[in-house]
Amino acid sequence: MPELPEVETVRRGLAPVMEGHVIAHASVNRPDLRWPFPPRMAERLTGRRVQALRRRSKYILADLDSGETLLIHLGMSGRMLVSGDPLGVFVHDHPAPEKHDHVVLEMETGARITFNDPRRFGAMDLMDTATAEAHKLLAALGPEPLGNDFNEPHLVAALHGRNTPIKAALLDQHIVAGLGNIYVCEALYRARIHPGRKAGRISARRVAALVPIIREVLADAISAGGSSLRDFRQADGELGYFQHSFDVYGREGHPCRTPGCEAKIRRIVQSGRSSFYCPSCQR
DNA sequence: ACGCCCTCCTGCGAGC
DNA sequence: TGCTCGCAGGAGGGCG
Repeated sequence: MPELPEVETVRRGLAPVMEGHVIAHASVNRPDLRWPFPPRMAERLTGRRVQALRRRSKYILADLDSGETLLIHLGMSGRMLVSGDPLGVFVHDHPAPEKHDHVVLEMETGARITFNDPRRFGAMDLMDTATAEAHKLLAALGPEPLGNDFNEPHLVAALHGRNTPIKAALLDQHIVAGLGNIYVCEALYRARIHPGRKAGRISARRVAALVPIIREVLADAISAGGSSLRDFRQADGELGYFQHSFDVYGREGHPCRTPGCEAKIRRIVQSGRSSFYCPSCQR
């Protein structure tokens, strides 16, 4: 579920309780999520110090002092709950275990990190840190949308000749890594591009304009996530989702927010996913 | 290589 | 109140 901004928000929420700290005990409550967990995962995590918490696309990567890296993917419904942290970042008591609490990390500090994922589309894996980029799930990913490798020439070249709708092209993680259904809808609205338009038939000028728009949409969402992190500290410590107001996503039938536009937001289904757009602003 | 479709799984809200 | 239905933010895999 969570797209890049939510995953980055989760990473930032986990960093103070994980980075530099030792996992005193790991509990793994089932053999798999989307895929089987790696062999002896609990043993390979227990006693390890987390040296750094990174993000690649929608994946969180925890580098351990054993030379291994823990990959965490939240899938559609994965959440992290941080509780009992004596550092005072999160001040919540440990909650009672809930259904779908699949992996629990008890930190030496007393903090507890619980991975809860009802739909089990999430994943965890362990790999050698030195060759992490070669991991099956990471190797083919396109550039980070907030990084320097995501630029106008790259996007123009990646979309050139593509017969697929721009909506599907931007969801393709080989082209740009980290966008999901919500932020593609939002970016196309800001760029005034109809989601059904063929990717290869958009002028280079309009494609180039998409690059800074995608960056802005994500950056705005990350700052909104940052404010919601502060709310988590006062609320319940749950990481993974945050309240954010969207211009088109989930607003079918509501008025377009473009000043002077009288149209209502529409929903269509493209390759099985909902697309929201303004029929007047987006062409 | 590309484009399209299906699939995994549970939960929730709308509508009857 | 209780059902059934449709839908959900991801992404790998198989097909033509």
